[in-house]
Amino acid sequence: MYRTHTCGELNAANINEEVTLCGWIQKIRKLGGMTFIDLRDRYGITQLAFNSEINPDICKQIEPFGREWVIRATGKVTERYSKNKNIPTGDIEILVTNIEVLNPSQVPPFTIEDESDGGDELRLKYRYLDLRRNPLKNNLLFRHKLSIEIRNYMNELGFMEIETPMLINSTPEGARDFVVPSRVNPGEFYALPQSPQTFKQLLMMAGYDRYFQIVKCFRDEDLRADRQPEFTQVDCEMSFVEQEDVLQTFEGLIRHIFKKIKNIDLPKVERITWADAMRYYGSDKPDARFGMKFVELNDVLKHRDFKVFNEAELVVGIVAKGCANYSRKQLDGLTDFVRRPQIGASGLVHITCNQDGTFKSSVDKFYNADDLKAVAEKCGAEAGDLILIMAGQKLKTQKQLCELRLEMGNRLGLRKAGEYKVLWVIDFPLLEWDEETQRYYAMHHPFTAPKPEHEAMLESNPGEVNANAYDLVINGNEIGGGSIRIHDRKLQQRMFKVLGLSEEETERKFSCLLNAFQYGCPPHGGLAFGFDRLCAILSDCDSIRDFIAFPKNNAARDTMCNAPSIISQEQLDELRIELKK
RNA sequence: GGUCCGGUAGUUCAGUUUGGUUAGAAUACAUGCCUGUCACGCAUGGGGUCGCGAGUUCGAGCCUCGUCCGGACCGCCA
Repeated sequence: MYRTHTCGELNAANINEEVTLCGWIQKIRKLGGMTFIDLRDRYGITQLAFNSEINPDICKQIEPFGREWVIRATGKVTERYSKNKNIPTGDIEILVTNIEVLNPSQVPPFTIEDESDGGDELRLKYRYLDLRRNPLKNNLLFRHKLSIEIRNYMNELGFMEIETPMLINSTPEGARDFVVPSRVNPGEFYALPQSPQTFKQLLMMAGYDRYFQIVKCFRDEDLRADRQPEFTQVDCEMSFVEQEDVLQTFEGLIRHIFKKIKNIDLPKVERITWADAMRYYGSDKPDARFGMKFVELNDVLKHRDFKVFNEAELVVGIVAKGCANYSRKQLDGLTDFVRRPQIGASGLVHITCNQDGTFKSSVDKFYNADDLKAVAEKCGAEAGDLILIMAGQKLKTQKQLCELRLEMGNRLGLRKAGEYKVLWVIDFPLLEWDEETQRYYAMHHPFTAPKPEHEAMLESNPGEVNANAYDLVINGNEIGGGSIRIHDRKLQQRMFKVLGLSEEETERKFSCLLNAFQYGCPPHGGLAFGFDRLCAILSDCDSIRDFIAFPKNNAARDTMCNAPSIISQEQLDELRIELKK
């Protein structure tokens, strides 16, 4: 046998056994006559012991050994003189009688330890070394377990995992497509899927009424800590369902995951309409771990001479509990925070609710004590609280106050790690007006069905049409989203028309789906979860990179493999591609 | 496309405010000592194009401009 055990499994029960272990040298400790080597593999660390009196030849042999050498060691399991309570194998060590170098190693560019000394850039370049470290190993193990639990649950409910193609037709309605040139069809291109959307709908038409797939998706957009150009979705679709069926099914999946992975019994997932989410949190993905809900103040603050409020579409505030003692400097700091270009507010009004029942505000010039009292009452603010108010154009102000709310949540320690608040955000608008291109875009995607009662005003009042679309939000992160789909050819054609697509365009991009609608399409709907994000959020991490074995950097590069890269003239010629000078 | 932050030893950083002798620390690495370590200890040593280019200056790691690279964010992400 090449090896008899792994480095994580031996304990006092194995004492006196003759074993052979393989692994990487984590650490060598030389103490004169005694030498200890920590031998590491995926499963743990086992200490190898060498005694120069008992076995001088082997001590001589291991003298040149260094970190990360791969070795095979044979010896007897013995009880340690001094035990290490910190590791499972800490009661024993191997008194080595034979050792073999399987491969030496250069000194690695950073330390392979739980707390590495290497920076992000370097560790990405040597990802295969970084992956040897426990934190990343545990992340990948976590990801593996999560995928197994998802597959188990979906399988139990009769969902079939079916693979869909990676080389498909380009339909850049949403994100930009990654394109792949076709050699066999010169001048033509495939696209990599942004999601298997049309294919899963076609599977519904084919009669596979419960489908899922853990699948790579591709979007050629700029990266973030929680966005990679290639990422993984848990993609699902069901036939003969309405919204409630989908919500129930996948609420079940989420509860199963929390129970199995985190041992948390999740309470019933609360639902909030998109309109309320915007109204109370200024966001369609609210972090509901804490309150601090928005209070609209138009009616109590627009009756005096203060132009900023009077001209604003929305005057809205939040209450920061117990923050009345904020210093001038802290308040200025908050004003600076909302004035940063990323947020872009022009200012921030505060009202301090003093302990003695009086009020102090940054707009005392315009409002008397009764006015401020009315505001405090409306907000439910008490003595000792601080009211923060912003005003301006509705959507913009909501977004800005949302940022401030999250910031205050951070400062007050209200966004606790290990605490999870899961929400369904429902009743999304079907369409979203874009000023720049002067047209409507589908808020979810163009296959989303309008609510039946709103269908009639699709053309007459498109902005007011709501959809049977829903997002799953955990702690302010959009983890999943889906909808009931259009399954009627005429309605789909109307939808494309509202989106401003010409008949020619519709035909070129979506003829396959439209044709299929004519051959017996069942009502259907589904959703997709961001698998990488789910891994990160369940581990209280911000970055999905730590859960992807080989991620891209900020500039969408793989610095380890040096991708993307230029290709040879021969390759270009074969593809009939000429590069612009 | 934009905003902000960073780039100094193998690595992580300090030094830049106020330009001035031989650019420091920790860690890693090497050598020696050490028989119970497990963050081993002690001693010694090697290791630098201060990202790159130009400018200002008697003099630039430090100031100015440009450029490249990395990170966070805005736009973007149906």
